[in-house]
Amino acid sequence: MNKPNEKDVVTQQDVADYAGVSRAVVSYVLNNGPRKVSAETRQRVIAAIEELAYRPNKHAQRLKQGSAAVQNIIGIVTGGQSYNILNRPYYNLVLAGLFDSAHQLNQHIRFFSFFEALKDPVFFNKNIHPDEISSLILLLPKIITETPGHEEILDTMIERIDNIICLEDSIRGLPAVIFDRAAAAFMAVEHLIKLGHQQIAFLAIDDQRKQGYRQALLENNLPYDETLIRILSAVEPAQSAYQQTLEMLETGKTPTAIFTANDEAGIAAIAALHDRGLRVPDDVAITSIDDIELASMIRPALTTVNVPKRRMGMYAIQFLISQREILSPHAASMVLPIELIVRDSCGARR
Amino acid sequence: MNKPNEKDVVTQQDVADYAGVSRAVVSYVLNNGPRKVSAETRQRVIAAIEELAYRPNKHAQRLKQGSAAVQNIIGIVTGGQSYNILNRPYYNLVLAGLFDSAHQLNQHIRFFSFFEALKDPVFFNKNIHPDEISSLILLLPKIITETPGHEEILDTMIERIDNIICLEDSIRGLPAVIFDRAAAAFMAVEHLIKLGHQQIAFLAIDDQRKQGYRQALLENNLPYDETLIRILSAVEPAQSAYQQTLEMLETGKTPTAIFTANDEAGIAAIAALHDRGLRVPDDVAITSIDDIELASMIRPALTTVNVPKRRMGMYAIQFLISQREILSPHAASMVLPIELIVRDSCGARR
DNA sequence: GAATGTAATCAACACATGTTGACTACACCT
DNA sequence: AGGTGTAGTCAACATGTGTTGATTACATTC
Repeated sequence: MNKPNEKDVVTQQDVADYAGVSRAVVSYVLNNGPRKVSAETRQRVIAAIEELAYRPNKHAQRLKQGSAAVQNIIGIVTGGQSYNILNRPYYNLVLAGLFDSAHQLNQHIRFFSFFEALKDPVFFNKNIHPDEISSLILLLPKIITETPGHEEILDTMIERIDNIICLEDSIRGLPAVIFDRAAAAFMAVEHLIKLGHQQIAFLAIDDQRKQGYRQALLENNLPYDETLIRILSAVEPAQSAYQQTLEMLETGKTPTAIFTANDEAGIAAIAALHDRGLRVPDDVAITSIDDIELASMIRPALTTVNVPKRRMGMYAIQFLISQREILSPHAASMVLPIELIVRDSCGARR
Repeated sequence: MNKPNEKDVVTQQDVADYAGVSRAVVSYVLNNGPRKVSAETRQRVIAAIEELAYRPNKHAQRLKQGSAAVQNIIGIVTGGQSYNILNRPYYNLVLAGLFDSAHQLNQHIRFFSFFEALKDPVFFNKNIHPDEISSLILLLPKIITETPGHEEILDTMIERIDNIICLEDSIRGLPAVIFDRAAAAFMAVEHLIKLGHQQIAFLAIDDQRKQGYRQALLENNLPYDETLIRILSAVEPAQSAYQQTLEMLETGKTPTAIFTANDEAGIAAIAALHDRGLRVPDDVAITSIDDIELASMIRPALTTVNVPKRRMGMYAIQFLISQREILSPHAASMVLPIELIVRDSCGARR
């Protein structure tokens, strides 16, 4: 019945000694064990646990438990440093959704950089593994996933982790939580067309939005003019949109409207137009996609297609959890609804 | 020398059997063990490891290793759901810095919601613990840390985790990575004063910026007028800044300049002024703090005090790592340099 | 009163690993 | 040839836990 003074770690044995019982009994009490314990003894054991501030050794438990695999750690693979997209306002809200949903479902999130995994195979093999993470969210733009030399690492990830989902384009047919980029682009462009615009430039990032842009034009009997399209940097959309807009204006061929791939580009385009003395929407109309928080706060307020960013993050987590037990290799992707938000930059309110 | 067919988990024993040696030798090879192994035997063991795809059991290793404590998981405590600040553009970049630096130093990040810890003591006791995390970053605004009823949980955190740092205001004298908010406010306000403004309103969030605002006025022999100050919501600075600006204008007492606590509020204030027919900077000048990415993209471009957001995140991680071995309970805080960025919203360029 | 059953407890095993005392075989030196 | 040292290997122990076969004590039944 002696309290061992200043032992660094308290074990079940210590508790057993203190309570004057065998170690097994302590284990029974802790786990509502396979054997019964008399109420009196149980009380004594609990008191001893309290008194000694006993805390089960996590590793010993899991060792005994069998399987070293963890059950509640979700890995997120993003571009990392050289290609960091986490600081984009868009992913911003996606992340907030991921965090909140993970908290709620008692899941933990761990971040991985795709490029670091690529550079350091030892790290990759040790960490992107069922022993370390139970699920994986791939937050990788196509420009990364489709680069030659990047395929093998992706294959390995997919082979190793069963519970996996994409938050950008679907990779290798994996399920994804996405919105229809082509449809979003279609909505934004068609809106401009309905307002009478015929010369609609496009600051593009990806092919899908390009598809939507093209389809909207063709369905409305407008020509698809490649010279009106300019490609943006995905890493710095604002800076490159600003530059591209200036260059476009310098050609002298000023469009009556510009559709930009995201709000950051839209805001930058407005700035460029403003700096050249052109008014939005009077001289040039603007629409875009995303509906980031500041879209409604700039002047003119941005007409844009709202994407449920936060919900995308939340669904991604929920999707993973729900799919953990079920073995359906071809689970369907989840396409979230989008909505055109008409504000001032398109000129519809005039 | 038989390859056991279809065993679920491969152990050192399996490798030893396969290679025709004892298990100890396998352990020696894996850890460059305390005993030497002949080159030939080593080769055979390595081949067996490869062949059987052996992977050490993490939990057994750590159990043997002693101490259940982890060494490379950094917990970040934020407000969470009802008080989520992770989706603010400011914290956005701080986070990016945290991630990048953590990756580089082979550390992992785990997020905790302060309110969830508050609600669920069982979860709190199990997870905010040296067995689960090695370090802690407190990303909690004063409004949370100073709320009655929140003290105990903070005390427990601080008591349990040795390696701890604040990324907002310092709590209980803990080291913090911060910038001088008062100094930043002072710079922004003094700039307006030097441009001749005498009626400078203030959309405020915290006391420190208020201090800087007050000091700038007093040092320049201007009256400190409480009626020019309005308090913003820290959760939705843009929306509340927009509202407060409109209300301010409705009183008829229009200031010649407004200093806003952060860029989001600044952008919203410009919007409100614009919507009431006032021009920035001609009718009302604006300065603020943060220098978020879009600050330079709106028109007029925002004059603001740049805060090294990304570096704050990076330093926080580096600070933790460097302090891990050293037992200095009163480590100094780290105050990062700030810089006034003059653009168009203040009118200095006219 | 003897046999049977049951509740409560304990000693011992198993989990996969890292380390140490002991043992063997062989090279080297005198 | 005999003694000494060492490289290489193995059996055995230890880590802290969950579980099971065995044991004890006691109540119940015939």
